[in-house]
Amino acid sequence: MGDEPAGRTAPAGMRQLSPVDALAQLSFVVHRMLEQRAAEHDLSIIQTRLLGVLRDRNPTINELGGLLGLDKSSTSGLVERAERRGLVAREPSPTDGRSVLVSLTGAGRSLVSEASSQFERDISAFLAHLPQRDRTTLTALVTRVLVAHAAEQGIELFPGDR
Amino acid sequence: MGDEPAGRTAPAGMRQLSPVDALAQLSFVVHRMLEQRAAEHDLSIIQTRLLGVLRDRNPTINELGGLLGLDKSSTSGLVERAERRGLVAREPSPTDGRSVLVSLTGAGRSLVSEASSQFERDISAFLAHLPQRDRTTLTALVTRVLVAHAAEQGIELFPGDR
DNA sequence: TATTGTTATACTCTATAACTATA
DNA sequence: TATAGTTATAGAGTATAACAATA
Repeated sequence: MGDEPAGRTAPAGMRQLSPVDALAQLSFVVHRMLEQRAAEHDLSIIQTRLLGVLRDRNPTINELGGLLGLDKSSTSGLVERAERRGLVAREPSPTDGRSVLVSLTGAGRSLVSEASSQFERDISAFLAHLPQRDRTTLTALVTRVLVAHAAEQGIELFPGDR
Repeated sequence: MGDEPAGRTAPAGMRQLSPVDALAQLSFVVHRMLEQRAAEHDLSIIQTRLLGVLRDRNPTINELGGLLGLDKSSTSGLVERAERRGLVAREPSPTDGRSVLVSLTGAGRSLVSEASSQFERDISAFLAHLPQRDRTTLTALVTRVLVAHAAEQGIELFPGDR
């Protein structure tokens, strides 16, 4: 994971990261931004993802586990801790007596909205280091590689497409 | 965090992610690759980072905590669990009777080498979705934004520069 | 006195297994 | 019987605070 000679698009004298290092570093930087913003609201990454997922859904514990990639027991505990903080609510499913529906409370919705808008500002500020033209190019290239990767994995990158 | 109209660099008909979504998604994908490769070797992300940091250093517990962003007590426990698995070794510092030097064992070095070369192959395969020319452009743009961000934070992106 | 590291304690997060209630 | 959810248990990972040993 070392350095490499300067490439076409870099200003004279600037060193280049290897493609692997560039993506790995970028991933860490973005992940750390999210982590720090979440921490300011006393949220972990997984709690933030929980609230995020609930913004446009009222899933059962089981569905939530699927969305977050967690076992049902882990999901149960996660929801329990969020409920104790007043961020989410549980209610029995009207159609299946075994199921529980999870939803955001007003407090949970406020918290996730604030955290995510701050995170968006962080990313915008980070990208503001590039001129508009390069930013557009970067976004387009990243979109292309993500679309190709999602297609390979059989995942819908743009929900709502048929 | 929605979609946006297609941009300059996208093929006709392809939808665009917003810049924020593009970076966030990219970060998740890369992070998940690292997590899964690490898990195949029964390593967590933090254990993997520990081994990675030790590849070219024999730091004290304190220095290690600084490098990993952990409290000394957390670092002590992390090293203890890695030592129990035979991946790292502790030895008293010859120059300071209070300090402990941490180093990779042969087993630890093998493990981190294998995991990181697999991770590098994952990233390469991921980037292979783009033609060489675009890959170079992407890497250069990411390097530029990381360099600018690191400079702003007062961090050395290229260790060894003076 | 200050610093280094460990330990005690507490909490989050995770999984497996056993259990209850419902289908 | 099968499924949904909770609970008991175990372990990693984290921090704060108290401690021992060394500087």
